Amino acid sequence: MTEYATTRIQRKNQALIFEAALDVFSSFGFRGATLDQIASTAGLSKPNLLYYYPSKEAIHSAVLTKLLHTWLAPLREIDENGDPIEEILLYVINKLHAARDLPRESRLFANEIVQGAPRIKSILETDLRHLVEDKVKILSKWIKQGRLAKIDPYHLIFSIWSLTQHYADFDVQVQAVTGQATSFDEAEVFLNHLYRRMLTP
Amino acid sequence: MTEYATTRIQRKNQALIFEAALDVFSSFGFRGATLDQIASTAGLSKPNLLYYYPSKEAIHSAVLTKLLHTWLAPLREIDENGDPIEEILLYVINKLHAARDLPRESRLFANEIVQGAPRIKSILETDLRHLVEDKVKILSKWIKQGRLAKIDPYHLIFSIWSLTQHYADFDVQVQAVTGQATSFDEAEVFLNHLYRRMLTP
DNA sequence: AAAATGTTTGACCGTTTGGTAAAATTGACG
DNA sequence: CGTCAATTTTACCAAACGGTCAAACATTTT
Repeated sequence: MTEYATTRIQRKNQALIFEAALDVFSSFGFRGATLDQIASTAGLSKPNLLYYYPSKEAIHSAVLTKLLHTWLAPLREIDENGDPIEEILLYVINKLHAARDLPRESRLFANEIVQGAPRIKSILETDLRHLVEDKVKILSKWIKQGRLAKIDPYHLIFSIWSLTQHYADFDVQVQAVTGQATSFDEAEVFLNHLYRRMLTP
Repeated sequence: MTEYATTRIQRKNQALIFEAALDVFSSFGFRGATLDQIASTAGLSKPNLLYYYPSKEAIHSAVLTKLLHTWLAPLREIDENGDPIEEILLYVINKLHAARDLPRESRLFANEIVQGAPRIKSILETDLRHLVEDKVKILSKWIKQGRLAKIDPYHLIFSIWSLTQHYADFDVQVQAVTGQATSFDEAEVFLNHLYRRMLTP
């Protein structure tokens, strides 16, 4: 494996490993996942896995950092020049669809954060914090302009994370209680009602 | 250790083990926790731990089942004869205070559920489901009577779990983003606004 | 105080786990 | 085809893990 070139085989296997690692880490958390599990999910042998990544930590870290960007994309899209309530609702719906379509990603972060985020705390304190600060400024401006109800913008963002990711992270519980597959359509109607009511000045 | 009697020493050590197990399991999840960790947190040796409980599974199960009752208590208190919005808000605030005062319990369940609830799924599908069904009936009645906005009662309950437990389960993230210790007072103001707005018919 | 019961410990065991070394195999390319 | 680099496998290791056992120690009971 030379320093810069990536061969056809490397690309194929790195993609296999990435998928497998996402599967296993999101299901069992870092400590609950084993290299053997990831290897067999990827259809590789364990030493072959470690030919591509130096350690379990390295695989986890690679998956986590690569997905963080995707995961935060919807928040970035909140547009200062749009209509406040519609912008926020678009974000809510985007996040809800992400919970529906990317539940592994959601659970990957949930597992990490619920255990104190030992491996991404520093990113949360810098990148995520700055991004949120940016958006909080926009929200605060909208509130000051009287275009949004007077609420705490930080808690508004937390509420969106919490309400949407709940449907991915605690899906088993939702299904156990309702006795049915989670209805994201119902959830969408509910969240639409909730945020329109809450945010209207 | 005879079948029925519990000695002074047994009571003391079982309490120590319970506290230690709650600490360790809630921090690291089932697989992330080790018997050595629990033993040393409890100030006992590992074989001594296993003198009181036959296995790691048994300790985890004991803690989980003992706390489930406590954890669901606030939901039971929703009273058919009270004022709808005040009853729901009381539940919200009780749950928020539980997240503040019992974060270990919250994270214990979060860890379990995010990984598919392998050890309590059956309880969720029976006990929890029945309890929720009961309360959903009350909520539905209130809605039919026009005393509550027309919302999906299941999703209302999910939203309360999600919004309150978020402050315990994802506390590191909240602190990383705000740069401060989590303010449960701010959260209370926020949730109060949210639910009054949303629930008013 | 002796006997019986309850509690604790140190030494140990088999398995699983993350990771390594070196040989064997495969693929790229002139 | 032959050569060199890239890839894969086999066999292995040390540490960590859940758990056992019998002996030692403490406590209660008679």
